[in-house]
Amino acid sequence: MSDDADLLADLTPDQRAAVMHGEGPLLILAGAGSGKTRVITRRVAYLLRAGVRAHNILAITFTNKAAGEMKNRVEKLAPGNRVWVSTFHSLGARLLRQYAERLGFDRNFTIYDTDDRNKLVKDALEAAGIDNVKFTPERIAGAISKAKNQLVTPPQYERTATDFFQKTVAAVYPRYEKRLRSANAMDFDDLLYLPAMALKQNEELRAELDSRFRYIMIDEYQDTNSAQYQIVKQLSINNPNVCVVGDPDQSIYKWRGSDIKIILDFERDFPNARTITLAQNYRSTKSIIRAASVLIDHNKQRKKKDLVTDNPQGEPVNVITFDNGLDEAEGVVVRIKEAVKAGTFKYRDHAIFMRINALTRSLESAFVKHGVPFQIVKGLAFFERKENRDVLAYLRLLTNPHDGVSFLRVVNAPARGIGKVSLDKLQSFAASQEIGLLAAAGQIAKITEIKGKAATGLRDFHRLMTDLRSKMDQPPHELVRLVLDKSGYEAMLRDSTDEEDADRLANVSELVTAAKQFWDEDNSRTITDFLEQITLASDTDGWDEQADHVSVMTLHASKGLEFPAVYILAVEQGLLPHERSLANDEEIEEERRLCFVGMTRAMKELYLCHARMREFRGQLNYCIVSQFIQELPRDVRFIDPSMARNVARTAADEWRVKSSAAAKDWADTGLRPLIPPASRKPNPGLKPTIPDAPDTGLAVGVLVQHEEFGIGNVAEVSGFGALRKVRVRFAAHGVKLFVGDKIKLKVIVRKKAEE
DNA sequence: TAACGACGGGTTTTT
DNA sequence: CCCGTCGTTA
Repeated sequence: MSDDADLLADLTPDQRAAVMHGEGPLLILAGAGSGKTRVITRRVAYLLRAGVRAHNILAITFTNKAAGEMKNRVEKLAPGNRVWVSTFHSLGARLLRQYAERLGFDRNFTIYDTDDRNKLVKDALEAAGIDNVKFTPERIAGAISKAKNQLVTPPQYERTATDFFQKTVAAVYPRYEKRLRSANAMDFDDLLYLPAMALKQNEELRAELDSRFRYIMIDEYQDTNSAQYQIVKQLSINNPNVCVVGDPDQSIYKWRGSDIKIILDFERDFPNARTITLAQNYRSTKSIIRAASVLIDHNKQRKKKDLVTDNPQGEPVNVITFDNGLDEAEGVVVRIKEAVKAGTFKYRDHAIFMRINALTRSLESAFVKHGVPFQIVKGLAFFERKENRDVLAYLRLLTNPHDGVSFLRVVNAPARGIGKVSLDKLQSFAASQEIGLLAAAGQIAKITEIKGKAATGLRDFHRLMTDLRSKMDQPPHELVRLVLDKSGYEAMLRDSTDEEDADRLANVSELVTAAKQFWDEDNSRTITDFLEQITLASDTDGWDEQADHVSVMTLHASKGLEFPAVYILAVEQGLLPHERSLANDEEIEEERRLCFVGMTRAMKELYLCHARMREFRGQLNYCIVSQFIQELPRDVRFIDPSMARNVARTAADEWRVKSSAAAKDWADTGLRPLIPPASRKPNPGLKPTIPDAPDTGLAVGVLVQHEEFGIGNVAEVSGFGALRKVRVRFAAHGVKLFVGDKIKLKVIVRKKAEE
């Protein structure tokens, strides 16, 4: 045991118990900042040193980046051991490829992202002649995704579908699946759904993998969904050595199908489970822990849990009020710059979080203006660019000739004289022959309806792809080069007079570099691996934590990270909590957890910012401070850098007073005294005009129509703008509550003119 | 078939 | 405000 001293010496008794736990299920309830990553890593190393073969250990992390880090740490603690560490999705992809023959799949399948998926649903919708319905492909795709995450098959879905929307989905779901299979493609959900189904239905395979993965470790278990849970469960029947780590207070992916009940039910699901709670926080100051704890305690659906720390008290948590969104961006950047100048922190010690990506724009210009280095953590953005997606589509079509979505994307890029009409004809030919689009293009001579330029174009395209396919043994970056060159895509960009095309050219060249780097890291990796990594990459995967810059990201992306100083922007009602969650208590609680996650990333300093006005969608809106700020303990420090020039404040207060009772509640924030409107001087220089409540025609007794729920009777109306609440009684769906100013209710019978 | 203009519509969070 | 989609025209 003494040679394990380095693994155990610096751990607390609870952590040590978790690391040394032998066989049997183990639940680690790990509060924020309680060192859970360290515990998992040490546990893996401990098992290895105890003689467990690396081959028998599986560790699941939430992002690929986290997986890579864990691999490195394990390698340091127990050199020479190659433990399988990956995300659920990567695991699924790997299993599906590895067991492709046994499961009846082609191992070269393409992984479709959300965009591709939506296109395919749209196709299926049109082919089925259901395109006259007003449900968007996105919405239907979302419903299918949800079904798959709960392991609901198309027939099962059809059996339980009741309303019109569900019946529509039930009609599309099997057709969509058929299209996916014939394109030899998997969507994100398939990577969980198919392995889960295979494990349930194929006992031989299940037993084989169960004994192979004798020890399983899962991080962020509070955010697993049913499909993921089934995978874990099936792999832990003969060898129930499953160790899950999570924190119910940090569950923030319910909207994506994750189910907090899975972690809460762990002890019941896995008999004889041991539970270890890690409540000691090693990350943050007492002030930060207190503020976060008081906030999260407002959640009703919660097992009370105290987070404690021996760290110093630290500075109070700050709430900063800005005049507007631009001031906020500017103010935060300047503060960071000053902290660096004063030597308190480096740039890389700072992070800025926000609820929605759209808020990064104003920050970007503030950073540039003040010469402050920053990185917006959104790794996918580069590969999401049109030009890069085009080039990647060529590569996907090369690895998988059945991939129809990719075919349609590139067949006429650059232009080859192939228009929609010809493609429609090609598609019906392909369907009648039950072959892929590329194969159909190869038989262009047989399709008499297509002639002239289009026929030549398709023939050329097919030749191009055949030619490129013969070069598939080249390393990934060479193949990208060849695609750029032979397809004429690069030439098209080079010869263009459009300035933007110069950028695009640079981007596709950058793609070659990315492929080269990928191959240099490990030159056994193929183009398929490259494409898979890109599709399954998470936002944080591209984040460079070494470089000295301020990190900017969404609250969701901040999970699992920590920074000495954290700023959370736009802590305003409607943004955090987001307006889409306002109608539902459960969703508000998830928003509160999201806020909690953001706050607990901070080690030393925490700033919650909000503005009085914010430009959104080209329009200036007044904002109301978030209820979460109201819920903080009273010893937080309020900062108002704009007290001197009160233009916005006056206008905002006036607006609040003028608007409804609900808004007035929010106006009385206690952050500063409200000046009675009468005692104020008129302010002629004021830019934004104070809006009157728009007449929506919504009033008690009015008949309205909703696209999903049908016709209903308005029972109650209150509030204004984003805070408006409308309660409607529907004939078929009972009473529904709508919140916000984007309610999809059409007034069909107005109230009789006022007498 | 391609290029151009008008239009409407939509923006939470992500593997 | 920006995007993509749709419809018209050359």
